[in-house]
Amino acid sequence: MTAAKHQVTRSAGRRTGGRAGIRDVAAAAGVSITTVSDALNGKGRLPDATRRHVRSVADRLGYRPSAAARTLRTGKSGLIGLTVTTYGEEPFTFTEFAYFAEMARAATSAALARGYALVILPAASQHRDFDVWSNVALDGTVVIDPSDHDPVVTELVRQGIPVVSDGRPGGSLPVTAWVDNDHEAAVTNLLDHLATAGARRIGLLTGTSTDTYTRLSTTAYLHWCERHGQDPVYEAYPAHDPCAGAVAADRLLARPDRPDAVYGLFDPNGTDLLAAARRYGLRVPDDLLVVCCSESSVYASTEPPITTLSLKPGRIGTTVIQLLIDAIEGQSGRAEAHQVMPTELIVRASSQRIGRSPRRVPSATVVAPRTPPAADQ
Amino acid sequence: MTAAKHQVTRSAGRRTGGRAGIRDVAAAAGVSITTVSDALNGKGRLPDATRRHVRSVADRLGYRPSAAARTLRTGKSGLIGLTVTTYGEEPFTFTEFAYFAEMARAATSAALARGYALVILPAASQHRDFDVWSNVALDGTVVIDPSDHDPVVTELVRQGIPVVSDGRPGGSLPVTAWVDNDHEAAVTNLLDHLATAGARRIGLLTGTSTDTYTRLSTTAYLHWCERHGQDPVYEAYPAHDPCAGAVAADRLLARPDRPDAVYGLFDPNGTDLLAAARRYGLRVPDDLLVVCCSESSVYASTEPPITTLSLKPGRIGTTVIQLLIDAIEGQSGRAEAHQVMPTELIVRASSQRIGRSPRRVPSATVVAPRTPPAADQ
DNA sequence: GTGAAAGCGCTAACAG
DNA sequence: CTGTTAGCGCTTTCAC
Repeated sequence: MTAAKHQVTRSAGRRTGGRAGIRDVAAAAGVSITTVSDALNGKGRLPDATRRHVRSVADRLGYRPSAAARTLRTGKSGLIGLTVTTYGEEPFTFTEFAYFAEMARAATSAALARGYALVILPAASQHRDFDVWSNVALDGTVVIDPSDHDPVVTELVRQGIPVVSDGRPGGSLPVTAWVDNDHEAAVTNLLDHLATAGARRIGLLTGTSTDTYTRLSTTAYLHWCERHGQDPVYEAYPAHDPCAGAVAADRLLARPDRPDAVYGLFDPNGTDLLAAARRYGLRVPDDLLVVCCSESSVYASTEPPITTLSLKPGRIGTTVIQLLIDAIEGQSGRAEAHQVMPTELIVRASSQRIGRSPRRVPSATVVAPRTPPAADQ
Repeated sequence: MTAAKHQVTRSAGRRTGGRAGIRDVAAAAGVSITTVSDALNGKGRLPDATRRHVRSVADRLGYRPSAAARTLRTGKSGLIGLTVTTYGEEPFTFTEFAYFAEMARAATSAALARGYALVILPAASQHRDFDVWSNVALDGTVVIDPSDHDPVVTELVRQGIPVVSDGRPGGSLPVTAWVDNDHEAAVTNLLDHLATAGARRIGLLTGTSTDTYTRLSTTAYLHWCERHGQDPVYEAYPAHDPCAGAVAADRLLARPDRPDAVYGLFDPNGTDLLAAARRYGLRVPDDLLVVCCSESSVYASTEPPITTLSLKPGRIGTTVIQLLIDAIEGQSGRAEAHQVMPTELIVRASSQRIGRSPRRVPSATVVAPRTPPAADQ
């Protein structure tokens, strides 16, 4: 019979290099390849006996379905791209280390839970980088801090691949959805906290780049100052330069109109400010209140412990992935979705003039910022 | 003609959803699909004119070759798995945060430079996790800190997929190659440094887990003590628990045989020790010398700045990728390769009793540890 | 219930 | 130098 001949041909001719194919399993189990496919994928309505038999044979042969073939056939790879926009030479920086690490960890975890894996891809600064992007079959992509006219995002969307961004896209980037913190509310809330703690002139350590985070936070600061009749006192520096932060912190405290409280937008600003304060003989929090935006746990045990604003990157990563996979699996025609996530102010000794004690601060006090819509979980 | 009919059939019947296929390009350019393939991949010896023409048509049509099809056909996906063994609930922790982040950054960068992308995959603790692994076509895999009998590694090797590990594999794990630091040399060198700085009794903050890093470092410490006639003074704690480190640091300094110098194996130990020292009124470095293994830059601006041992994760990541891609592209029959990489002791104020100054330590002094073979770059 | 056959989009032999 | 053809290994109608 033709069938038999076919099987023989395949078995004899397997150049698969030792790895068993679906045909080998079918032959060994004495069924057709359709049955094998159905049995292994839980499709069709086969008798349980057949299903078990096929599975045991497949196991015995050490059969692994070919991901490439499955992808080609079904059009889904189970792969999600992850990229972060950079402002430098490297294909991607991990400025805000802890933020990225935690965001990526949560995203990876959430993706895996739904059967997807993340592929780390470069921000397409170089033309060469495009090659890698089109060499991998992506079901969707996560972009962290997309730049206003990201060519990769544009291209992906054109191809009909869903893109969800961490950080609201500037310009008219056509992302499928985005997730972001309510940066204005967070900064406003934080400045109120400092004012309550007795700050009269609050300074800001900000960045020179034009990304949304920096822009929104700075604007919120300026508005707050305006509303409270305070002259803005700030220093801006290139956030990707590790040394520039220390210099900027120093400059801020060297000013004639030296602030009595400072908020630093970037992770290392806390230690930078502490070091600068020591150089000027300023005691924290007695002479200077300090707060910075950070996900790092080192600020729990600095001297003194420093109050931090957490953007809750884990929650963001999880949400981004949920939105993305929903878009991948659902009908992609839905309206543009976005979700604004709450932040968390972790109050420690550096921003409290009263009740300062040499003991450890009991445990992180959490002040929920006044967050508007927010969402599930 | 058959050809013409074929083309018409395809054009009419493209269910590709708007995306152009290689046939569309061929039709539009008036050549065969082979010519298109060759023109785009720089194969064959076509006239430059044809090549350019085909390329321009492809561009105009927005043609993107299907990665899935290419992978199926060629057997190479351009994808490399990245996984880190964990000791907890999460599919992967980023203990030693900065270490992992930097290692991954360098590895990603090195891979991209050679046209590969990294896929983040879970340590296979759960059975469910196996699914994801076999759902992605991998050309090779990087494993960080492989556990002694990692089932995923075993399975991959069985399938003939190259695996390179960061950290020498314990047991008889059959990895293709590995890269590691010379931990014994690093620790020995570091202890010598402390002794030279005047330490009489050096304590160790170590971990309870049995991974190679912890084991080798601890052993080196014990041997050093033996050689120098010092009683070992150490506390071990579960390294993945963020609070346990602070407690262990405290316990170490509370001992009756309190050490006058401490080396902490894990990243947060520096701040933990500093905090504990403050609680006991110990001045660093006057009463206590402190060193920890860390990649974090915060230790440059703590008070005082802390001497750290850097494992140079960037170099390790790069090397791991080079070895892996060489194995993927070369004939895989080569002998098991391994490479031992140097570490770097960054000496700061916390380990120097003389010359202590309120100024910043000029700049990181680098002491090359006595490293044996080492290698290229 | 089970099997045969038709491709997914591409690359690599091999003809012309 | 260019075109035709045969699959890569799988899923999926559609007959039986």
